[in-house]
Amino acid sequence: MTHNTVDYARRIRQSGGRLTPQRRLILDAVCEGGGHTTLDEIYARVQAKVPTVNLATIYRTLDFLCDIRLVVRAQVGKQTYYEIASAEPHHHLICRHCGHEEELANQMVEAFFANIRQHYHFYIDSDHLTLFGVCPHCQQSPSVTTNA
Amino acid sequence: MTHNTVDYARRIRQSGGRLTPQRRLILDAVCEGGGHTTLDEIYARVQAKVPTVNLATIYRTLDFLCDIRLVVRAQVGKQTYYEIASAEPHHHLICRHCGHEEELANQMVEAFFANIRQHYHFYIDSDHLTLFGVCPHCQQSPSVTTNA
DNA sequence: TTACGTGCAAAATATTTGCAAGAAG
DNA sequence: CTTCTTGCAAATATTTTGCACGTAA
Repeated sequence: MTHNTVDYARRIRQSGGRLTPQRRLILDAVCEGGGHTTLDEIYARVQAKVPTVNLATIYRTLDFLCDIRLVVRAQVGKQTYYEIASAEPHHHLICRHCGHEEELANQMVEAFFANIRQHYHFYIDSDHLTLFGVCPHCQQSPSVTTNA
Repeated sequence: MTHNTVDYARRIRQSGGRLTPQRRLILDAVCEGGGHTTLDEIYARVQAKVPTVNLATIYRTLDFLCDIRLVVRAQVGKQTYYEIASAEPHHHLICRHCGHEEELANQMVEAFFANIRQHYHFYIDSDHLTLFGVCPHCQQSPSVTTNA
C-alpha cells in the first residue's frame, strides 16, 4: 500500500464521506495497480479478498474517490485507468503496431509544458500523457499489426 | 465537404474496401463535424439524410474508416471524437475551470515529438493532442469552477 | 440514532455479432 | 459472378438505479 493511511481516511471524512471497509479495499486495489489499473482489475482484486463486494459498489466508489480527488481517471484509448492522485506524473508512449508500452520521462514533458506556459500563459497540469506512435522495432518490420 | 472526393474513394478501394453510399454518408458526416464529432452526432446527421441507415453500420464503418486511417479517433475525457485524418494536425489547450478552449500551435508540438523521436526512437504520430490546464484568465480568478 | 453506503436485482445504455439479402466491383 | 456490406434482431457488455437493510460516526 503506497498511500498514507491516516491521510486518506481524513480526506474521506472531511468531504463528508464515511470510511467503509469497501472503500478501503478499493483504494488499496487502486494502489496495488501501481501506475494505473482498470475497473475490472480493481474489481478482481477486491473480489479476491472479499467476494461479496458488488460491482455496483466499485462503480459508485470510484466515482466518489474521483470526486474527492483521491483518485484520478486517465483515458488511454478506449480504456479508463484509475490511479492514486498523489502519484508522480508519468507518461507513456504506446506503439500502434505491437502495443508496446514505454514510459516517457516526465522531465521531457515538463520542458514541453514549460514552453507552452511561456508562449500561452496556459498552466498545463495534465499529469498523465499518452502518446501513440510507432516503436523502433516496428519501424523496421512494418507488417506487424496486433493493435489498432 | 472538406475532403477530396476522388482521393478518399481511392483510399477505400485500395485497401480492399468498397465505396458504398453508407460509407460516403458517414464520411461526409464526419467532415461536417468540423474539428471533431461524436458517434451519436454522426448517426444523427446520417439519419437526417437516409433514415434507414443502421446504427450497427455506423459502428462498423467508423471502425473500418479508422482502420484504413481515413478517420482518426480522439479521446477527450469520456467521449470519443472522430475526425478526418487528413486534417492538419491540431491540438488543444482546455481550461479546467472555465472550459475555454484554445488551439496549440502544431509547430510546438512537433518540436516536442522530434525530441521524443531523438531520445526514444519512437515515431509519434498522434495528430490530436488535448492538454488540460488553467488558462491565463482563471489563474487570476481561482474561484470559477465550471468544468471538472 | 441517523443518515450514508452497500448488496441485490432490474433497468437503462452501449457495443458487437450472426445471418440472409443486396450491391459494388 | 463473387465477395464485401448492410439491415435487422438478438446477444453481449457496460453502467446506472431503486430499494431495503446494515453500519459508521
